Amino acid sequence: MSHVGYGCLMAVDREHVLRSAAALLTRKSTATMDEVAKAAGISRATLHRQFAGRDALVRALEALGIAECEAALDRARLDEGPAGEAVRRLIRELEPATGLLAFLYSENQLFEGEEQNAGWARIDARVTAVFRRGQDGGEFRIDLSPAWLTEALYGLLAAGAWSVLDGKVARNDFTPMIAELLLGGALRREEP
Amino acid sequence: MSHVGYGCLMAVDREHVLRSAAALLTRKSTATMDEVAKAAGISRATLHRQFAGRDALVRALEALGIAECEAALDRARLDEGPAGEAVRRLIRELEPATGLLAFLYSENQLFEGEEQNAGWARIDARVTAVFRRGQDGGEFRIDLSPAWLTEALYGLLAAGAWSVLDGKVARNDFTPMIAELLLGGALRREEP
DNA sequence: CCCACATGAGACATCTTTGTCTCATCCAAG
DNA sequence: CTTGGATGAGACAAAGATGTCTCATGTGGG
Repeated sequence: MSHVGYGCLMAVDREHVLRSAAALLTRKSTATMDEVAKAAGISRATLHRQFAGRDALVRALEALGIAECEAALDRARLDEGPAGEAVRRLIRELEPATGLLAFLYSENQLFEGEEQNAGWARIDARVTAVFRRGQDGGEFRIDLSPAWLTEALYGLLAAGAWSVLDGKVARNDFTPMIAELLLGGALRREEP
Repeated sequence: MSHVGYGCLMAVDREHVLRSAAALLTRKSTATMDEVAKAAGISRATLHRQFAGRDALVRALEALGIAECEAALDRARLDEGPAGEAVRRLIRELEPATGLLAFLYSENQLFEGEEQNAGWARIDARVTAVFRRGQDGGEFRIDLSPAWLTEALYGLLAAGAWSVLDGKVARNDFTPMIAELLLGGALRREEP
């Protein structure tokens, strides 16, 4: 039945195109629609049939990024166990999506004061909540606001993603180096 | 004498234009040459007389950013005293330039693998050196590479600059919140 | 006063990207 | 085999940004 085939093919193709676009735009955020199409192995016409324009493509990527963030948040079970371990789990679960997230992170900087997507607000709230939980439980220091800890996490994720892309650090170190720095800082701890 | 007036006026105008462009591009990295000119209070023709094109303007901004970084590095006297205090001084001295630096930081992500400016390499080396010094002196932990600590500092500076621009955190908190997070991390320390 | 020179305003061509369109091709279902 | 639908290739105009040009203006120094 053409309907079934149509729906399925569109779905997988759309997924593949989005993945390719994310991978390309992560490296070259100013890539043209033509380059995006070539990277996905399709023609510009087909790309334009699936995404009405560049805006639509970016918005679809944003939706994908939000979905992956929320999935990672679910998997990380932020409300279980020590907050520090929860943050560690979150970073680990977020890792496969950090390329896309780094692109969206820098992209959103130029949406001046426009409409703040409700999806990001929800994600912000969930991330902020785990930092607040850690503070309330006496696990995290209270002189750094949860809002700043959240922004710092985003910044470190982007910095880590770009460092890996540039080959400045090993991909395997991604999760621990972000978690260790965010939680423990650079200063050496006195071992008891 | 026209030569003196010419030279002096060009200098201050150039400085003013660069500052305005930096302030604008920090908020809207895709601003047009026309917008940059308007922001500086000059016409597009005059802007184009001072900077051959957009590339030249961005390169001039990069040179300005590099110069400010090196000046901040000089003022911070990274090789004096405890490395942690040196990093704190560096963040404080860098603070006025972080808007420009955040713009250049995200801008450089799309210079794919192009020529790495020698200026940034020198700055990287100096920043990396202070982290290495801290490790050698037993002050910093050694399981986080100096290269990663350097990249993390850049990421936190950019995240802090954008957070201040978005009004998510107070400008006065900029230096301490970055320094405290980078050095001490989010975990609460056991007070002796 | 006069003049050199920087400036502002705007016209203009060019380039790139985008969005839309047409048409030939291919493939898979019927 | 036939045919509907998706695709690729390419032409096309529109829009935006850029780079270049000319000309009028204003100002400061001689």
